Amino acid sequence: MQKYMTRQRRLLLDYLRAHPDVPLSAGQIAADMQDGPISASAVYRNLSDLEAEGKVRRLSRSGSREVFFQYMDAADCRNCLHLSCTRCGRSFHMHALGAAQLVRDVARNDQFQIDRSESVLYGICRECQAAGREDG
Amino acid sequence: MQKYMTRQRRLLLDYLRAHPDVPLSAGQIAADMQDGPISASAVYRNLSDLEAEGKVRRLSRSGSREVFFQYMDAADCRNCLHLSCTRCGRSFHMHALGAAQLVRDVARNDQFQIDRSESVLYGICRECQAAGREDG
DNA sequence: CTAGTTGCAAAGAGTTTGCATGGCG
DNA sequence: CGCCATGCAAACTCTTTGCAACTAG
Repeated sequence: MQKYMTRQRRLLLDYLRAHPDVPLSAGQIAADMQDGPISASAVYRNLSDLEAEGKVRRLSRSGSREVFFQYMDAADCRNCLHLSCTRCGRSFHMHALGAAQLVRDVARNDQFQIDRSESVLYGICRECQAAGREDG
Repeated sequence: MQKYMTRQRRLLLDYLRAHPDVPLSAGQIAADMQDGPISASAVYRNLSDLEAEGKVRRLSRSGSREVFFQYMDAADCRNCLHLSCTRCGRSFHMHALGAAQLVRDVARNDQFQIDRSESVLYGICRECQAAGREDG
C-alpha cells in the first residue's frame, strides 16, 4: 500500500488523470512514459498499489493477455457500468439509472448479483458506428 | 480453419462439452489433458480454430493474464449475455429477454451497440450468495 | 497420396520479483 | 535517519511458432 508520494507516483497519477476514458494497458503506459524518470517496474508496482486503493480498476480485454487499467474518479464510478468500444478503445459510463436497472433486473431474473467494478460491456460506440456506416 | 477431425480434436471437443458452464483456461485444459494423446500446442491451436468457427468463445477474467475458453452450444448463445461468477467460476446465460432488453436500452440511452459475444458480466451467482450468507 | 495436424522445443509477449541504491517525510 | 520505493535485469507464466514427422480423407 502506498505511503510515500514519490515523483514516479505523481507522474503516473497525472498521466492517468489525463486519460480518463481510455483503458490503458500497463505496457502502453510504461512505453508512453519511458522517456520520463519512471521505470516499467515502477509503473507496474504503482498500478497494483493504486488498484488496491481503488483509484484504478484493472480490466482485461477478451483475447488479450495484456492487463488494462483505468483511472476511476472516486464515487463517480460506484454506480455505473463501463461500456468499452472495441474499435477505438475508449470507454464510457453507462447511464447510471440504466445500470441500476440492469443490476436489479438481473438480480431478480437470474438471481445473479452483478459486480459493477468487475464488469465491462464491449461493443461499438456512437462515433465508431457512424464511422463504420461511412466506410461501407 | 479446421478440415480434419483428428483424435486430438475429438478429445478436446469431448472435454469442452463435458464442462459446459465453466470458462476454462487454456493452460488448465492442457494440464487436465496432458496424460492423453494431445500436446499443449494442439490444445492452443484447436481452441483458436474452434473460436474462429464460433464453437468456443474466448474470454478474459479481470485480473488474470490467462485466457479462458467456454464451449458454446451453437445458436443457444447468440442472444444471451454471460454471467460469470467470480467465486465459483461457473458462468450462466443471462435470461435472453433481459439481454435483448439491455442491448436495446443501451443502444437507445447510451448510443452504444453492445456486442454480446464480447461481453460478460461478473458477479456472484445464487449458490455462492447463499454460501456467503452461511459463512458469515 | 498430400495437404492439414501434430509434438517438440525454442521463441515471444507481458508481468513479476530480488536486491542494492536512492529519496520521502 | 529509517523505511519505503525505485531501477535494473533476471525469472516467470502463458501463449505462439518453426519444422520435421504423422495421418485423415
